[in-house]
Amino acid sequence: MENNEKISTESKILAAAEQVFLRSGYDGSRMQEIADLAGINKALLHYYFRSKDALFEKIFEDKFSQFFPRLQEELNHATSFAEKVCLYAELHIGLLIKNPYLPHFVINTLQKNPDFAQKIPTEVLMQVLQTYYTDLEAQKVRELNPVQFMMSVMSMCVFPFLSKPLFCKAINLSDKDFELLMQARIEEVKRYIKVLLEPIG
Amino acid sequence: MENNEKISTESKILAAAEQVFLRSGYDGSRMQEIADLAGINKALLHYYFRSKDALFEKIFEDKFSQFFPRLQEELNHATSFAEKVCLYAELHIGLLIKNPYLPHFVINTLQKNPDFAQKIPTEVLMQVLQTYYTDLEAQKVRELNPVQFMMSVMSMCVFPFLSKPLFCKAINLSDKDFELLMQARIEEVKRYIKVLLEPIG
DNA sequence: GGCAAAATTAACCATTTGGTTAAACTAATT
DNA sequence: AATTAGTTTAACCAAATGGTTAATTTTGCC
Repeated sequence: MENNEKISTESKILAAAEQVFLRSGYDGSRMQEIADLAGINKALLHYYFRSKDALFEKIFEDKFSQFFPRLQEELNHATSFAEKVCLYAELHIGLLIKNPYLPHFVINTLQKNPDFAQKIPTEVLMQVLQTYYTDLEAQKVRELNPVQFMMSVMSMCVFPFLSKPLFCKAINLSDKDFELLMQARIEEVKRYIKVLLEPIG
Repeated sequence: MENNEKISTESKILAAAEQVFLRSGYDGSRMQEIADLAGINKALLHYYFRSKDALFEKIFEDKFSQFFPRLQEELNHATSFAEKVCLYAELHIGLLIKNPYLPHFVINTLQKNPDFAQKIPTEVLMQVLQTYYTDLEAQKVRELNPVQFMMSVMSMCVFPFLSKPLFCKAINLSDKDFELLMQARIEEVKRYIKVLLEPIG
């Protein structure tokens, strides 16, 4: 009944590095800290991954090679713009509830090194925007600025996770309260989307 | 006609420290970098402000001792909840256009050291929320969850500045384009607020 | 068992970095 | 001019940190 699977050193390093880098960012992370968390010698980090830079890059790329392709595929299940945006909100908030440090990690990295933006596949956004114009012609949506609109929806999904420390203090919420608020937020954002997109008349 | 005002060393340090800390955060900033930017010897930093910690704390506190009291006062000019929220959006986005690094600075600092949240006066938020309930009784607003609503409005105001590097790359915007988008965003957010709050009937 | 290759470690190194010290310079005071 | 207090600097220090090396242990293979 016991689990004797041996965990490879490489995956132990990756798990530890992910945890440390996501919490503390590049500058705030120490190689020693990662080694300790992985339960290995610091030199092994350099044996498997050449440098701190290389290890960081690996973690960064891994985090996006998983989610974005799946998001893109899932969004194909929705046909109209409104449906696509709703589904996007649901999937994105769902991901962030499981990975609450992700937004800060991305923002932080891109602020220091904007070149990393190229590692994030953002074509999905363009594709969703495209559906707006077809829907508009078919008069299935109210006329609005779709760029501003998408920016708003993304903001509503992501920002709460970034402002959690401040927000929880301001209105006195526990961690559990916050997670429940985020669960409820999925429906909240969807409701907003529907109100804002519904065709007039 | 020339300006011979001597700029005090202390204010030169503060200006330099603000610039460096806001761009790079605590971990990413070097005391030497601040000294260079201020055009002085590094030891002078410690002569005027004891340590990196002390200097950082000073900068952090200064940034909020200006804006929040003024915001609170300005918001008194608005009476209804809808007006207050609209004015808040206008003032906040206006501030951020002038201080685009501020959101990242705050988020970054609070992620690493949540205790700093106590240095940010958040009572304004509670006061605005209070107006919602009085307006609801007078049937001047649609019934909704005001916490989620405020979270959405704040998100729409702040998040674009955080995601600028990614967003500009995704839809291929220049810095100037982005600033124009943010200018237009004030009216955009106001429009959303009105649509979402307008009483039914 | 013996051996070579891979994995792992302890000890070390060079650089960076926040911080200190003692000396030098400046400006006001007498 | 001499004295003194405040300001500024060059040189230095200790700790932290990313990275390396050479030796040791483990593993797979004959």
